[in-house]
Amino acid sequence: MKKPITIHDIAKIAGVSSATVSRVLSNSTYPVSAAMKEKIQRIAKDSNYIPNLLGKQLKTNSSMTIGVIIPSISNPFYSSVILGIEGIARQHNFHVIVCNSLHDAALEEEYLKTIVENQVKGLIISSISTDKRLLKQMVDTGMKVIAIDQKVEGEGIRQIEFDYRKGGYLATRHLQGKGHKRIAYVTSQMDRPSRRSIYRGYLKATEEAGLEPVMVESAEEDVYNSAYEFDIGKKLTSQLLSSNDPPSAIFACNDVMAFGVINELTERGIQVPQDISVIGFDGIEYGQMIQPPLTTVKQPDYEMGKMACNMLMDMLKGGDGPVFDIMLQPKLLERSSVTNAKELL
Amino acid sequence: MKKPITIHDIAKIAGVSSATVSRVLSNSTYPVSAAMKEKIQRIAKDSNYIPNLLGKQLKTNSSMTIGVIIPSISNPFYSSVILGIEGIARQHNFHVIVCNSLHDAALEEEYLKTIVENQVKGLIISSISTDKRLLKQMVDTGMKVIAIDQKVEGEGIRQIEFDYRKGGYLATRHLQGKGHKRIAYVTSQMDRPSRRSIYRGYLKATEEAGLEPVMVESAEEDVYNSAYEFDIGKKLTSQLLSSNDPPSAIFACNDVMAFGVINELTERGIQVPQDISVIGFDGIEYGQMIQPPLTTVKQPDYEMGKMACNMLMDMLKGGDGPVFDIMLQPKLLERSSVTNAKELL
DNA sequence: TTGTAGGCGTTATCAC
DNA sequence: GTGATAACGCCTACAA
Repeated sequence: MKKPITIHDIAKIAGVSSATVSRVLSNSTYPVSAAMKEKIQRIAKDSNYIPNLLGKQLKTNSSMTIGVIIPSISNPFYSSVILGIEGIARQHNFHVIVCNSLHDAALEEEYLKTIVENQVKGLIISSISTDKRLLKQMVDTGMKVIAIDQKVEGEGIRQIEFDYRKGGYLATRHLQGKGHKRIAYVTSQMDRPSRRSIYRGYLKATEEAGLEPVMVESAEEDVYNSAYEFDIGKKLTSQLLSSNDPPSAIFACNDVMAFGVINELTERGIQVPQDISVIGFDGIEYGQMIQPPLTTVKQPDYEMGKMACNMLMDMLKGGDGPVFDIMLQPKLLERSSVTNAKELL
Repeated sequence: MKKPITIHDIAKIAGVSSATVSRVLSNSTYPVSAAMKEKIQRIAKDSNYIPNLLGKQLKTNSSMTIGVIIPSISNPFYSSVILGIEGIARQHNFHVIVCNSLHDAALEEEYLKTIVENQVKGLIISSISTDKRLLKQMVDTGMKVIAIDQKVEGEGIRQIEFDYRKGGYLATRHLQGKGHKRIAYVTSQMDRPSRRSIYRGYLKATEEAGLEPVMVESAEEDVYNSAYEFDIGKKLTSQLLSSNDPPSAIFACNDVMAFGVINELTERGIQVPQDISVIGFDGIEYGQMIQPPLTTVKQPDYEMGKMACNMLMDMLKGGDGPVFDIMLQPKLLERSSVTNAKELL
């Protein structure tokens, strides 16, 4: 448990000043004689020298860390996003602090503070809080921020959004294209913009087709746990079925909820898609593993993470390239949980 | 983008020395007059003071960060572990750097180095590398290490293991208890101790019952992607079915692979569990969402994360309590993918 | 109760 | 090419 070796120790061994050692070991462009350079590098290697990044960061007021705040890593959508972020970060020798806000605004704020205290200069966030003051204050003091998934209005905050509204529209149109007239939309609490957008897309398609919207929303607080979403899907489905005019197709606001819908239907002996069609939203990998494989709207999660991190790296490097936001487009993943409406069969 | 305010700035405003400010703002036990204390706190608040943890850490050679290295966050087992870790860490005002080794030993080593460079003093790791030299060297220089899931032999490294062997034994015995005689074990590459242990448990139960083991192992390299594991499950199943003596029950080395097994069987018109029973391993939440709900062996993932982090916090605080390793016990989660063998029906 | 001064490990600015 | 030296923001003997 001996004290770790520093550039001063190496300087002493090499018989030079620590300045020279620093110049060699930090790959500075400063001129150092080839012989000296080699000697120092050898000593560093032999003595298992490990630089203390704290010293460097304190001095240079920079950091090779970025922060990521997302609702929960247990959601496969976000874990894909993170994998995308981490891959790009690593290429730039950055590492990532992941924070799960667990859908708790207070926790999100706590994490924001931690990130600032640790001198992190870049942040990618899917914010669930409605109070963006702290975030904006951070931007004012130099923090580079990319908002993904959930839009954050504000000067200096770049957006990588997903076109939820169009996704909702697309899914509904797909169902309509299969002849469905009575299409229900089941959703967890619409407390976040993304969910409201999907609903707006659904409404638009429904209105355009001159159909009547059927929406059931969970009254329960969101806890971001997949088993929980699954249960909501089941509950909302049984609620839907107890009406005297049940739908021929159900559109769920995310894939896990769609799993719940399918599960409930199957347990009641209602066949999917022969009796009722089901469409999800997100495009997580598990969708292809269930029976029937889930038709859904795919969000490019992994790519979103990569884009966000690339954009952040540019900002951190002070790139003066063009400034732009990104609106990712939805894609329909047609599998087997949707079929033609009975009238057409 | 003005320079952030420091304790010196506050000292100047308050008309005291920075030492006094430090004593107040770091909640030191050092005596400071109540009036002064309050004044300093007010100034700090009014000026939105945010401490620079780098300075503190550099001075005290401590850090409020722990590192976590796991194969991949896209595996729900590990994302649960991380959620458990993060919860405890937060209680102690620690934060977490998550690193996905993606089943790549070189990457794991790279992350280990980064962690040391950043003066992180505590690490929780599910190591996939066979070369533990760097890890041990880190322990020698003071790093506190908890190995979870995958055992790491070595002085000073605490273990929180899962009894994979017993889990494998339990699953096999459960199948036997339902009258199954020809039980196949399908597994991805047995390159990690955990998988070999499950297999040993399977073998033990098989031998004890005087039955013949049937094992198919994937020849393909592991890529830690759930879609991939799913495909392996499908492939190995079709391989199994092409033999002239197919099994009446299939035991998969993890739940996602079991999904693949069930999917392949279902696609071929073989009913689960009526024709062939299937049992998984891990107990991820998605297991209850498929049809039929998957019978499996549950690993206490979230709890494992909590225990690991609690243990690490104790070590970091220099606790001199008893030193111990933990062996978590498996639990059978009986759902609907296993039924009695045909002979018994 | 408060202040002074030195140092944590590194880099940057001057000199030489 | 190389070396002193002064920061970076904070904590902590020690002194007052």
